[in-house]
Amino acid sequence: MGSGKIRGQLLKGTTPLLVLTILRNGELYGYEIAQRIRERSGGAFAPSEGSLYPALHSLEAGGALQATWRDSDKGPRRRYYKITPKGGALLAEHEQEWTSFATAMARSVA
Amino acid sequence: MGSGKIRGQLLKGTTPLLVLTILRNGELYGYEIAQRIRERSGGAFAPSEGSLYPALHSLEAGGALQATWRDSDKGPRRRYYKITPKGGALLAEHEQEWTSFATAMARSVA
DNA sequence: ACTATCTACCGCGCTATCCGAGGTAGCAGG
DNA sequence: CCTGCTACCTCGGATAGCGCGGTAGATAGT
Repeated sequence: MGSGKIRGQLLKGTTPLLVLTILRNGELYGYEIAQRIRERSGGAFAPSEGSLYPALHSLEAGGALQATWRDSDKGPRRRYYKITPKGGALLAEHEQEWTSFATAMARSVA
Repeated sequence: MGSGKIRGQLLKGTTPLLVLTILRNGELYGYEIAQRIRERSGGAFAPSEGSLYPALHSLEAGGALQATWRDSDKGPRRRYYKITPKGGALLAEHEQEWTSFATAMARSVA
């Protein structure tokens, strides 16, 4: 409650970076992407479905991700996402953007 | 232009932290706050008036800042802002929030 | 006197994105 | 049969930054 308000705003714009980073190591499906982000951040980031799925669709529509449906033997079908060359370039851009942003913040808040 | 889109989102939620940090060293008026933020960030952050003034009003309304009008001998009147004890607490909260956020990002993007 | 420029404040409408809540399914265990 | 986990999706509300326009005082140039 109390602290969540600030965080919610800081999170804005980070989802594509987190998603593309996770997908750098291989193909994954949506639900799994959420889990990996949660694990990797030590529980700090847990993008809700209401923000993750739209982000995936947006990245796919922009040509950064390529997706395919595949059946699972133990549950609903899954949509697997793979990073494209264009997505690689976008990831690089996001990484640079984040780095310079974090650097400027460190300088400003010091 | 090219990179501005991502940045605009990353900036969300950082204005109160930047403002409170700048005001930690003393009383300043709005226009000056903008300049200081610009200088201190090396030009990386230049909050527009459309976001700075509402942020100041919001902080004042929340009791984090105390403001007074004062005339200037060389231009329009100025509204000076001073940080309150409550603002100090809010600053601490924002700092902590930012630190844990930046740490989690570093871990996630590494 | 007129005009431009800098200072200094404010509000409005647009947009992006996050979240919570709700909905649709498949499959497994009690 | 019903609960719960997996797995996808969408919609409405809220937040906050930005561009743009507006008001106004003071100064300097032509």
